[in-house]
Amino acid sequence: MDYKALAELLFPDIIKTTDYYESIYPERNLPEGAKVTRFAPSPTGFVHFGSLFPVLVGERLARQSGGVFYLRIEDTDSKREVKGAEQDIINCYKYFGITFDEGITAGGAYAPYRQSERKEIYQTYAKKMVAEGKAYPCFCTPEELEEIRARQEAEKVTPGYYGKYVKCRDLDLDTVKDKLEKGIPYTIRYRCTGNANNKIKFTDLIKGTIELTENEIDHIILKSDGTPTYHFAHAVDDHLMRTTHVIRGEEWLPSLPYHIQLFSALGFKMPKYMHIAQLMRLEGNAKKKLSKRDKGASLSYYIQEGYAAESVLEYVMTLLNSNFEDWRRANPNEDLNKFPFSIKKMSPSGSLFDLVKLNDVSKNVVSRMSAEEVYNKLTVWAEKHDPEFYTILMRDPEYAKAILSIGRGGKNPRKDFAVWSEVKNYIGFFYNEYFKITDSIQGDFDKKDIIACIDGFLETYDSNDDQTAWFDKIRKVAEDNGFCPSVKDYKDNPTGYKGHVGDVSMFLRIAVTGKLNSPDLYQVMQVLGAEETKRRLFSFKNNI
RNA sequence: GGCCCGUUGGUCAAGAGGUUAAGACACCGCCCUUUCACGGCGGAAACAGGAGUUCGAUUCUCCUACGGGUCACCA
Repeated sequence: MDYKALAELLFPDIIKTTDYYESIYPERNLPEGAKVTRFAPSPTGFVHFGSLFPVLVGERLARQSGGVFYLRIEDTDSKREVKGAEQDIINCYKYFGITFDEGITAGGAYAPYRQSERKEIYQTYAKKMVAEGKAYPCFCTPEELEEIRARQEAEKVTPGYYGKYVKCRDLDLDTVKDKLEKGIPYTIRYRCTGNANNKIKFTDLIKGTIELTENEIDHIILKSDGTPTYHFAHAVDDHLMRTTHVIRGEEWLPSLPYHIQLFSALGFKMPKYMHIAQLMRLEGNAKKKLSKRDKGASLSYYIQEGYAAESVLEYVMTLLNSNFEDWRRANPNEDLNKFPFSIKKMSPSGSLFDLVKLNDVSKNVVSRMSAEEVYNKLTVWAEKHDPEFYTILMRDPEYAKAILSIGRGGKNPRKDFAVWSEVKNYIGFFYNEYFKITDSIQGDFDKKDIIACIDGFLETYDSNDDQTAWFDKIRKVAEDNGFCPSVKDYKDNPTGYKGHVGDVSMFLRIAVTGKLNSPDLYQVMQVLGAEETKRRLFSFKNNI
C-alpha cells in the first residue's frame, strides 16, 4: 500500500509540512522548571463552577513557576457552540481575577488559540499520519456503525471500531479514489496497534501510578467535516503550544491510553498530567456530580449573588490544597497568591460542595476587608443587581462607609454578611427608604413605661457622649423608671423590677433600627446622627 | 455489563505500621455581653466490611460492598 499516495489523495490542498509548524511554534524559552498550563473550555454557554478548580490549579502552577497560563477555545463542535459564550468565559474568570498570559484576546506566539482556526494544522498532522500508515480514511455510515455496535452488544464484547469489526482499515487506493469521487463522506481514523489485553502503567501527578488497559480502538481523529476530535486536537495543540502540564477533569482518565498512543504515533513528547476529581453535591444519601441544572453550578450564580471573588477563590483553595486553611490562620492578611500551592497537597478523591462552608469562608474574607473596600465592591455589585440600592449608596459615600465601618477592624470584627445581596438587610435601616419597624417589643411592658423610658433617654441624650457616658445615662433612665440598671441584679430579683436595662435598650433599638437585633446601638446612633436618632425616637413613641 | 478511579466524624480533611486518630465548617452546652454578631471554653461525632502479612494494621496485599467516572463523527 502506498500510504504517501493515499495521503496526497486525501489531502491534496495541504502543502505545508509538520516541520513547518514545528519551526514556527518552537520550544518555549523559559527558565528551568517553568510550567506551561492552559485552560481549554468549549464555548457551550455555561461556565461551570467546577471549572474553577483546574483553572486555579493551572494558573497557580504556571505563575508560581514563572511559566505561562493560556486560554484555548475548543470549538471544534459547531453543533454545540453558543454565540457569546467565549466572552462569557472571559468575563466570568475576569471577575475572579483570573487572567491569561496568552489566548484568544491576549494573543501570543502560539496563535491561533481557537481550534476552529487551526484546521489546517490538524490536517497537516493527520496527513502525516496517513502518509506513515498510522491513519486511514473510513467511509462507514452512521448506520453501519450502529450495526456494528448492535452486533457487539449481542456478542457482549466491548463496543468500538476495532479488530474484526473494522471495515475500512485496508481499503486499496482505487477503492478510496472511487469513493472520494462519488463524494462519500469519510472520517480519518487512527490505525491502532494496541491490544486490550495489555496493561500500561501511567503516573498521574495527583492520582499517582495507575494501571490502565491499552486502547485497541481505531478512534476518529478527523471528523467528516475535517475538524479534529478532542483527542487529536489535544495531542496536536498541547504539543505545539508546548504545554508542560495538562490539568483536566478525571473524566478524561479513561481516554488517556489512547492519548498516549497518539502522542507516540505523532512523535510528540508527553506532557505531565493532572486529573482532578469531580465536584459533587449531596442528593439524599448519594453523591452526585454537580450538574448544569443545580443551583450554584454556574459560576455566574456567584457573581449574581454577590460573592466577592476572593471568597470563592479562598473556598476553592481550601478544597484544592489541604494545608491552605492552616496557612491562612498563620497569615490572616496575606494575599491569596502568596500561598505556596502544592500538587502534593491535592486530594485524589472528589469533594462535596458545601455552601455553608463557602459562606463561612466568605464572612471571614469580607470581615478582613476595609470599609472602603467593602463599599467599592458592594457598589460595583449593586450597580448591576440592585440599581435602587446602588443609587442610595452613591448618594453619600462617606455615610455609607461610616455604616460599613461599624464593628469592622480590630481583633474580632463582626462577620455579618457573606454576600453583597445580604447587605441591604443588615444596613437598610440607616436609610429612610428602607427603614421600617419590623420587629415588635418582646415581653410584657406597659406602654406608659416604654414611652417614659424613651422620653427619659431623649431628655439626656447627647451625641458628644462617649459610649460609657451614653450607656450610664441609659442605666439612669432605667433606674428612674423602675427598671433594674444591672441585668445580673435583675436576675437575682426579677420580681422587684419592671424589667432591666437590656429591656430599655431594646425599646431604643427597635425605635431606632426597627429591629430586635442590630450592630452596636451606640455606634448606630453616632452614624445616624443626633437629629435622625431623635426623630425616630419621637416618631416611635408617638405611634406606639 | 467491561474498564478505571475513589472510600478517616454530617461535610472538608491531617496523619503514621504502635498516636489520647489533628484541625476547620455545621451541631450542642457554658462563658463574655444592653440585642445580634464576634470571641473564649467544653461536648458529641470517624478510619466501609471481610480475609491475609505482621508481635501489632485504620496505614501494606487481596476480596466484597458502596460511591463516582467512562465506553460518540461531545468535549
